[in-house]
Amino acid sequence: MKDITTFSALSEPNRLRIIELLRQGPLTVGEIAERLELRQPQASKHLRVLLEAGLVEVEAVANRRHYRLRQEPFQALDTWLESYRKVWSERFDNLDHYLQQLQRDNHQQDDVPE
Amino acid sequence: MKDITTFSALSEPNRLRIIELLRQGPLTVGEIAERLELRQPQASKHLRVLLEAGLVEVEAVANRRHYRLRQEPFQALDTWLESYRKVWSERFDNLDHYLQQLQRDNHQQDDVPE
DNA sequence: AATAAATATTCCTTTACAGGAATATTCCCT
DNA sequence: AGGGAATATTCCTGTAAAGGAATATTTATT
Repeated sequence: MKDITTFSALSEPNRLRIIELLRQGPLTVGEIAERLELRQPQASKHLRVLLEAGLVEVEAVANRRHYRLRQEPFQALDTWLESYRKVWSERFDNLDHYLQQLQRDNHQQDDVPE
Repeated sequence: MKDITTFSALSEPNRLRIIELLRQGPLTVGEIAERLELRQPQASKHLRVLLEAGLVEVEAVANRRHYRLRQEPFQALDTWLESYRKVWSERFDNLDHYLQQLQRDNHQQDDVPE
């Protein structure tokens, strides 16, 4: 099995869309494919990657498979971010802060994760 | 300019290492290359990607270039995670919760983002 | 001005991976 | 048992991207 990280799984646009869709609740492969306008095989393939990354889990119900988000990787991400929050708060009253602020103002590449 | 997302930038192992290294403070290209045992060109290339992703910023000091973390993308990630925290809390007292718990126990792929 | 140090860029090769189309698999239904 | 629906898998192809080696660029130094 390959080495799929949370980041690499979420780096694919359609997979990110799947994750955001599943935020509203569990869905079937067909439903996911339909709502995101993906072909069924691609939906299955992306879900496989998300599954191996541990981002989702499956529940087999007869013919269908219900995919839902798993909580753990998001918590892990949150924990990881924690260490960065500390960084900023520690540096806040640093001497560099003023310079950092100036520097930051010349940078207008404000992109969101999605 | 291409479409580099926070996730795609962090999906590359060495880039993630760079980010975690910079958590301790600004560093020079040479210092980064040395500490992570990367060749200088690769370090430069990765830093370019991180720069375009808006994850880092540069300060030119004579011959050297000091790279440091930018705060914004991490805040954005945090905001994004916020919506997922809500999901879990909303579903906590749901009827599905018990089943979800059972299901989750059969899943032991606990991997952290890094 | 010439040289050296630090960094960026280019070119090349290899590999990973996404999408398309077709096919296999699994499970229900009658 | 046979057919059909839902899903997974395979094969193929094109493309993006990472690493290596070499080279260009910028700035300091003497």
